[in-house]
Amino acid sequence: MSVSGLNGSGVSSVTGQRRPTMKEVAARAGVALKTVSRVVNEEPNVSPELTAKVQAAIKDLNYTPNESARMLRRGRTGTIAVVIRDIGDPFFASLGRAVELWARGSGSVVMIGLTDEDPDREREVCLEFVARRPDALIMAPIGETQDYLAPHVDAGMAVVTIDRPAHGIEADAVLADNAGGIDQAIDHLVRQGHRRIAYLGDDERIFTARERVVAYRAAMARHRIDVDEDLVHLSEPTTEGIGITLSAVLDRPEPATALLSANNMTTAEVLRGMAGRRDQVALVSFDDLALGDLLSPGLTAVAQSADVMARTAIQLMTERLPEPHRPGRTVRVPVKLTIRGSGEIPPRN
Amino acid sequence: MSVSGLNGSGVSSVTGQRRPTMKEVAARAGVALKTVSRVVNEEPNVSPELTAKVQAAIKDLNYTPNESARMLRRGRTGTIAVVIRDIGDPFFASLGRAVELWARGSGSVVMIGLTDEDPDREREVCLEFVARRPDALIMAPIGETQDYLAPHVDAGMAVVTIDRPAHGIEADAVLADNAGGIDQAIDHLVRQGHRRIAYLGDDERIFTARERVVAYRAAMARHRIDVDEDLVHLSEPTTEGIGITLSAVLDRPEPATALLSANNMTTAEVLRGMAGRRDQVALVSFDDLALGDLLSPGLTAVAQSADVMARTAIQLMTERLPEPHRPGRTVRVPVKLTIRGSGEIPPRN
DNA sequence: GTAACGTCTGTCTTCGTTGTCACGATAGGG
DNA sequence: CCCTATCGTGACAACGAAGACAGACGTTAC
Repeated sequence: MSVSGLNGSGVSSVTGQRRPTMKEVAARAGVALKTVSRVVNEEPNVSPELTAKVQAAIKDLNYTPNESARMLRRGRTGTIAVVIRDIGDPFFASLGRAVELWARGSGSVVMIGLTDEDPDREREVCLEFVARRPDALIMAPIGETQDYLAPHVDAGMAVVTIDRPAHGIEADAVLADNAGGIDQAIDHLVRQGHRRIAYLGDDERIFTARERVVAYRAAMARHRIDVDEDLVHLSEPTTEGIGITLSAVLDRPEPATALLSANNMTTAEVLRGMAGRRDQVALVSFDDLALGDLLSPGLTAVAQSADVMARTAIQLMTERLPEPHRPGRTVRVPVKLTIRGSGEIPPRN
Repeated sequence: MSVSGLNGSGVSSVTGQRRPTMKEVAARAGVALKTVSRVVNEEPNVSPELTAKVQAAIKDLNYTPNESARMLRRGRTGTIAVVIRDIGDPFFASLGRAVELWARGSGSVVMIGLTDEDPDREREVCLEFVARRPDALIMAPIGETQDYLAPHVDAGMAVVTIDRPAHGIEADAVLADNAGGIDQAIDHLVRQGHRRIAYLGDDERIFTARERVVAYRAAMARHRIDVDEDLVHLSEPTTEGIGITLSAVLDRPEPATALLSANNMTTAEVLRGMAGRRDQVALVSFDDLALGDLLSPGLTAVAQSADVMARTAIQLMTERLPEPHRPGRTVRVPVKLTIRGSGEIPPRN
């Protein structure tokens, strides 16, 4: 790594320490503080001449309003807080992108906090955020309760959760149709003749993981297939863990002929772990991967539309903003099975 | 999509409108306002009894400090602004993650703004952000100049750029070793016997795109290979655009035998466009893809370590924070060629 | 001629918090 | 026993901007 001192063509003005305030703008324009405020906020009843003078002064001094002061006085902060697992996760990246897009359109700003799926961090981050008094909070909750947010919800902060519901507060929720997606996946695999379908899911503390494994059992029952408990593995998706799980379900007397991977991180690790034998075992993933179409065989996946869910969340948020105390709503967003090859491999025996 | 009114087990307290203030905490604890402030900020010289009383009152009222007021009074906001192209881009996602991690450790909060590679948006977002008076701004600049940030840099805001340098302000920069990476890629391809190496890069307005295409020409010259201008394509990576480019360089009398794709978005589209003939043309990508190892053939790529670059940026930022007026530094981060198959396909003729 | 109105501008107060300083109480030194 | 140093506490102003309100002016209506 090399370090050099040279830098661009940068020349900044003389080292001033303080930023100009409205007062200074007013002095320079020869008007009252309040008149500057009116110009900045585009309030009516300011003569064109004064407006011009003020704008000139603003430009001369390079004045930018101090949002902290404005927030304090007005109560509204124009800030949206987003608390999610990880922005590297394409699902949450889409959410972040959608929220940011909306925020720019409405003159707001987005704070992002990551939980890494740890309830304590979730709490920390949320408390750090609410101290900033965001107008709304969009989150994928983990902890058992979010009641520590109650005073802020009471005070008018709009909370919308995505992927999972909140507890202990009045909030809207946008959830995927987990049961429907698992049904589609199992139906699809059974249609190919599979009966030994292994289920690889996330830790049961996670809401979606619970909903999905319940749906798996229900779907199997519907097809009158007994669930072999040795084929059901629920744990946090790590490379090693999935490796062990894979050999447990595949390297055995009666191996699984198909895998249902119940979230995208698990799917990525399953793909790594099955590098050599992708064409021997069927795989359907709940939640798609960014490059799922480029793999061979392509990844058959139940895709949840992050965009639709994000837009729904924003919709709910904007509706909640003007009437923060309305009862919470839950919206289920449908999912769609995308067939690309990996789920159409027939049973081997 | 189904909507239901039922929601969790949520019961929030009676609809209060305002959040409690320090004043109310003080009243409840029977102490002066300032004493509460001292307890909240863990200042010394408060007797244990009063501390306990105050903490009890804080808990009773569910008091959370108003950060806007605190910021206004203290000048520091404990906020880091991050302005990048897109959080969906794994490179920038890593950056965001690293910054967020540091922020949590230091009690700060991260604002994220996306530019979508549009200079006007960059300016808008930055101005929106600096109104919030962040302590530091980490960005991947696009516009020709960032001089609109000058008053804030003068006032002590630390600016660190990543991927590209800033202009018009004193800032630190973390850049990839673009020339070195292109050299490695070309050397590697030439070693396999390729001479007709097409170069697919991003729009030349982007700094890295310029550095890389210059390096491509230099590397070709070093190997005494004349650059066929029909094999050099610079444009924003869209699915259609890359499709056209691919047929231009491959479906011709003397087709390219190897492709050098100069950024990850172009690479993703190249992979899509070459779906059928991945094994016929060599491909080296500048910048890796998340699942590059899962493809077949695997993606040979010059990987820039987003983590190292992000950590370097944070390092520079923390060093700049205490002395904001020091001269700007530029750090070049090395890149590494990862061989996985796609770059080792020999020329066809 | 003046009362009533609308437009434009300015003064003063307020938002919730922290820095400054002064106060009373207690303790220590002469 | 008084004078100072120290500790704990509180009163007050200040941060930068917006809201409430009032005053000055020109216009119109009676």
